[in-house]
Amino acid sequence: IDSLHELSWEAEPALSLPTLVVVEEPKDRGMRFRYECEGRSAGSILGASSSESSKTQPAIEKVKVTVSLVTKDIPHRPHPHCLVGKDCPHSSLIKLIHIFSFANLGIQCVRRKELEASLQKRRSLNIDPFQTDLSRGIEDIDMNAVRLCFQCELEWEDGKKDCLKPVVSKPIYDKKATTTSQLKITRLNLDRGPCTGKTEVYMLCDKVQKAHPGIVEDCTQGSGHPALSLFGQSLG
DNA sequence: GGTTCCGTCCC
DNA sequence: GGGGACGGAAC
Repeated sequence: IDSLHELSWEAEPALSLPTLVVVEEPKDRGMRFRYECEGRSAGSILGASSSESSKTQPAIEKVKVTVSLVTKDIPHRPHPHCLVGKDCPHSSLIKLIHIFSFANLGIQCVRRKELEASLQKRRSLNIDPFQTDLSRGIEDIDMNAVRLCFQCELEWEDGKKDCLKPVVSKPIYDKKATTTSQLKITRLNLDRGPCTGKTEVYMLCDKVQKAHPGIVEDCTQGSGHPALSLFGQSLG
């Protein structure tokens, strides 16, 4: 991830431990989750405010950080999909002391048949940031959305260790899935018309979600009522 | 039996 | 590395 996740060293009064703060969220859309069978890297998740000219990196100091995927909804359970990248031998990434960046991470989705096995593997790595029940079913896990979860272990001068509370990013959605992808206008015959109405506007869209009627509100009339009703058509 | 989704292939 | 195509599975 080319996003900046930084440690805040302001101590919590009771614990006198630093807290983890996500200062740059991952870009939530625009990346397609990739299957392992595609035999390629899964790309690099950009930071939400990343631009062509400036790419940010996570900044971490004197800590051991584990990054893994968890479910979008609370409680954040381990997600069967895997984090992949150069530094990711497993479905999660463990960074040791003095490593600063989390570049080139992608999300590799797991086949339906292999979901259980994937979670079993995560269990064997002992990664369950929020101590949820790993044996629970996978029926209610959204396969088109994940969050990054950052865990941090501090090692003090005297060798003692402390675990910080894990933090999660905002959700990251699969670009390929119709349910989570952004509505895309593929054709539009007009982009304006008189406020007296009666102008027919045709709009063809890709990635139309079933759950949404595809209504665009015309704010110029101030009523808040939909002024245009558009029929979406999936071109797929 | 039609439609949507999944997993894979390939440009 | 982004994204379309497509066959078969699932709904």
